[in-house]
Amino acid sequence: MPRPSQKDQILAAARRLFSEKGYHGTTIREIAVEAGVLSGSLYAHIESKEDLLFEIADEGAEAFLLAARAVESKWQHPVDRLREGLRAHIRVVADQQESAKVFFHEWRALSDDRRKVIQSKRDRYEVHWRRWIEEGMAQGAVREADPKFVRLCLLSVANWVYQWYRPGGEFTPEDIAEHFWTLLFNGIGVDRPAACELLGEA
Amino acid sequence: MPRPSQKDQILAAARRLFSEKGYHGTTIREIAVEAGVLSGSLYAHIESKEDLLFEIADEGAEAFLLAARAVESKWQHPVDRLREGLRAHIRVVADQQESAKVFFHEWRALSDDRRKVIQSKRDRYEVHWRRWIEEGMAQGAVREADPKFVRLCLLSVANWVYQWYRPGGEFTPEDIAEHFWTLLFNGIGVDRPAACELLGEA
DNA sequence: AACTATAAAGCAAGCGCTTGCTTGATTAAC
DNA sequence: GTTAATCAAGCAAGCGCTTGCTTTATAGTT
Repeated sequence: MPRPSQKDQILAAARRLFSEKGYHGTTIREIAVEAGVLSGSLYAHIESKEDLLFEIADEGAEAFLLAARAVESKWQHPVDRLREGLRAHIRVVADQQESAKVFFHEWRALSDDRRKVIQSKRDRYEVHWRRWIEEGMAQGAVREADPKFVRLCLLSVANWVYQWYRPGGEFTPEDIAEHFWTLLFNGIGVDRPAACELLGEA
Repeated sequence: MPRPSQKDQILAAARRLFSEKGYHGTTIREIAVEAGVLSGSLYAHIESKEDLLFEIADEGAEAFLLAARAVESKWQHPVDRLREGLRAHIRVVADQQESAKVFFHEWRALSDDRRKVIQSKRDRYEVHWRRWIEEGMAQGAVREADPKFVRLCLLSVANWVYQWYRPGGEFTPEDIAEHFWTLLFNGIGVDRPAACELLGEA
């Protein structure tokens, strides 16, 4: 295996620093130190600081899109797609936490053109979810409700993972996905109305 | 009603700009323009740029704490507290979107001491939710599950509202809270097992 | 194996500009 | 007549990025 190219090391440094301190809070000189070169030398590999931001935000966008396509081709039933979509989403957030963080937060710092590129990938990702949810409702497997709120329920929970997840902690991404799916699909309320309990006992 | 003091106008300018472009992405000169003075004149009212950040992040923290205390004193049953807590939380995020955004995002830019102040208020807020959830479980009204994930479910959904809510849009904060509560409490899955449907028809 | 040609990569220095903040004089309010 | 607020001007430091030059790695020729 070839050792990582210098460009990769610079990207890794920027990824870490942007995700930790934000784009505007990170200087070219800090990235250079973390990559082990002088700041001027960065420009043999990149064109601008914003280039780095775009590349990292795009990594995030692509990771989510890739995950959605994989789920869609592997599973057919809408409920399977929602469950596995949630799992895949959480896996991206947890395993590519830095890129995901930059994707969620720092795209505002991009120039208009590049922001549009990221925005359009975000939109395409949402379309997958909208489709899964509407198919689930059509089949009677998902509660009849405003699909927008169903989507927001699932994605809010999955997105927020980047705020608290720490690698090597108590829970793996799989654990997290399972816990959330159980709660989101069945609700945080008690299992079933009292009448149903009676039925079970009868 | 007295017109807003100059300090208030400076705070309002900083609140808007910090929430839109981030702390590091906002300059003292921009705040001054928005407040209608020259940048030097700001320093008759503030001690430093970071003072502004702290004050705004603290507004957010206090708004959430205040809301939780109000819910706790007005409602006794855990499920009521959870439902009304969700509603109150979403109201804060929507009505004080700028402070909430700064509270969620920009506290990283604070000095250690001040970050700890904000962090401890965040912790105190979480204690309310943890208590409500555990009481709900003890009473058999909330599904037996890891309380941490129940809390994260509710708060993730409510927090993420700041990412998409636009004042004057299709939904009021009350609408949003109601939609989410229905979905979170009952689940996004179909209403009930088939056996219960039969019972209903009997 | 030794020498040279070429290009990639790194360095020290510093460019023009912006940053947060300070200063000393001036104005306005009571 | 005192005090607080505002101004124009500017400070030191740091910003993203460029420059001119040197080092290092690779390839081809002998």
